[in-house]
Amino acid sequence: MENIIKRARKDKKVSQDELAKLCGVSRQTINAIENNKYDPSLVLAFQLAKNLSLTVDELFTFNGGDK
Amino acid sequence: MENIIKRARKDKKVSQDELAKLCGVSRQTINAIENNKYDPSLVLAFQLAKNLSLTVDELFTFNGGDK
DNA sequence: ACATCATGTCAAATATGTTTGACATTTATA
DNA sequence: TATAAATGTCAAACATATTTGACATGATGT
Repeated sequence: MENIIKRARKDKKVSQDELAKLCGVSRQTINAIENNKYDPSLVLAFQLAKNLSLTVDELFTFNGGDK
Repeated sequence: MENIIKRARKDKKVSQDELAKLCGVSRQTINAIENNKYDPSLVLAFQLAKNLSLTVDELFTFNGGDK
């Protein structure tokens, strides 16, 4: 699973901390997801998409396989 | 978080068990998600969408709030 | 009535996602 | 160069998702 959160976030000129607050999660969570430590929950994926003005399908790309 | 899995699955005429196998999860997982016991992981959401010929954004609707 | 398939549900175990607090490093900017 | 802001990372605790095995119910067809 890939995501373009870092790019979309920088386009919007918000910090990880600001995006975290907008999504109601911790800064570490945003950081971990941007650096592919793990995938967000579905709810968080929707909140990220919403706060970055994108759809979930635009923000994430699922590479058929398993990860 | 709402989903139209049950409807989309019936349109495709597949059982919970068949959909579960297509997605690589257990039948109970499909059943629980259809009945809103919990939300799927992001990966599973993408697999469900793929196997039901829909996008994640079509299959799930996020109601702003938290759930 | 019987057999079969599909669905709903439970509990316990395991896996994955998230939080908090802390500290190091890098990147700005005064 | 010094200081603050932003990012990367770790460990331990906690929350949520998923599995397995089991059993009950509902629907279908024979």
